[in-house]
Amino acid sequence: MVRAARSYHHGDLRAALVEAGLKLARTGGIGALGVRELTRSVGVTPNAAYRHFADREALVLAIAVEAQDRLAQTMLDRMKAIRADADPADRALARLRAVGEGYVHFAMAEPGWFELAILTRDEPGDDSPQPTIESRVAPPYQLLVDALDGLVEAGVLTPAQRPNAEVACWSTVHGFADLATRGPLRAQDPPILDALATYVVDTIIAGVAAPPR
Amino acid sequence: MVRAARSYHHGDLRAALVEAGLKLARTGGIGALGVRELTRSVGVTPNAAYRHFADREALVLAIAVEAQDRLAQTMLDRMKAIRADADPADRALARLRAVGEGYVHFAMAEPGWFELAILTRDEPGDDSPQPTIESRVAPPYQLLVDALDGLVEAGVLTPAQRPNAEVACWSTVHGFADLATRGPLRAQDPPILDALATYVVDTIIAGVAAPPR
DNA sequence: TGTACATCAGTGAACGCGCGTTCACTGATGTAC
DNA sequence: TGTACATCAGTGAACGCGCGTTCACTGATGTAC
Repeated sequence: MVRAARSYHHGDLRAALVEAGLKLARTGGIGALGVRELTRSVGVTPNAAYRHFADREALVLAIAVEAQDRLAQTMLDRMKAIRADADPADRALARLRAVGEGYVHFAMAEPGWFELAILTRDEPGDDSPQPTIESRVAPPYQLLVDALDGLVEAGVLTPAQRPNAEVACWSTVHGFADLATRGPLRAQDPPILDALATYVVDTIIAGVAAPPR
Repeated sequence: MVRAARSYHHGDLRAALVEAGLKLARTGGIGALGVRELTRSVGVTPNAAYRHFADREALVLAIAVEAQDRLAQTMLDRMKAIRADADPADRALARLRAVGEGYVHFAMAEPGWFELAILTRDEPGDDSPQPTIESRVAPPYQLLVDALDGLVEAGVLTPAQRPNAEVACWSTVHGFADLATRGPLRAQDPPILDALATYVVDTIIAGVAAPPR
């Protein structure tokens, strides 16, 4: 890699651009991911990027996939703290909480990456109902689905309560994340936001598990 | 106004710009509100706008205030359909539902205006905790607060359940609105979205009213 | 093992674009006497 | 009622900017014989 760094050829420009993109997006969000800014930060001519990506959108998307994986990893990390000897219902609930709080805390800790992670492609002809970037199922979404399925298995949720539960949960954490990072709550102190995050996640879980009216 | 339309002086350019802004934003969102595009659509030179607004931000903000009022009006319209002879608890619940469903339906029916209505000023030195545009309390937010207070009055919520309830409700409807308009749900059919909207609003209300754990 | 050559990954310069904003100006309006 | 003049609300032209993208190119790499 030492050789690559010096040589006329970069070595792995594609990976370097993605890496630089994560660094830039961390501070400046998607807006910081210009072709020129990106290539500049890698020390390469703007058009060199077009060797590896069709256009700016493709480049941003590649970086977004990375950010999305980090969001999922944050959720998984939170799950590791769950005690294996707790009873199944509590563990299933803890996993769902890990997903929700992971989402919200990732957004607050890394708003730039979060903006990327929730990027949705804006094609006019997009008819896929799945939450996708480049037509993959988003790992964070998959974790949410799994956690909810786990709640049914553990008997916390009846099968009748299961349908659409992901939409309710996702809406709540997503909305809170947006309010807390870009919206009116963004000026609040972190400790207050943490407390609100916990409350909000608990509240939607209570709603999903509430007896049907 | 006929005279004004013909004359060198416009008549009321400020109002005309705001009106044109609503029209443009309805289709194109905030992105459609360029100084040039706006003045072009009114038939005036770009710099004429600077007679009435300090800069582009001030112009966009003036239009955003209008959009925000329309959102509040949508909520109020929904409240009008509530039967006055229902029992107080049901009426209070119906008012909260009107706020939540009004928010979500406004977003889906007028995504461009919605984008404006939820605009938050990005000043570095902003330390106001209130949801504001130009430091006014947003009317839609006020309606939410009032509806929740009404639930306590009607005995549906205990005073202990009241604090932070607006954050939970707001997060949920806001998140759903974002998923449904700009996010992965945006490709879904309207009837499905309507059903989901109802479910989601009912779920967060159930969560807020759930017995403490 | 050495050389010729095709392929690949970069360079350098330029393109057209539309943006927000500023300048010095001029035509229209309305008010004081 | 008529006129002089200050004020106001527009015009026209231009500014600098940074963007994504394309062009023809050249230096480096690696493979076939």
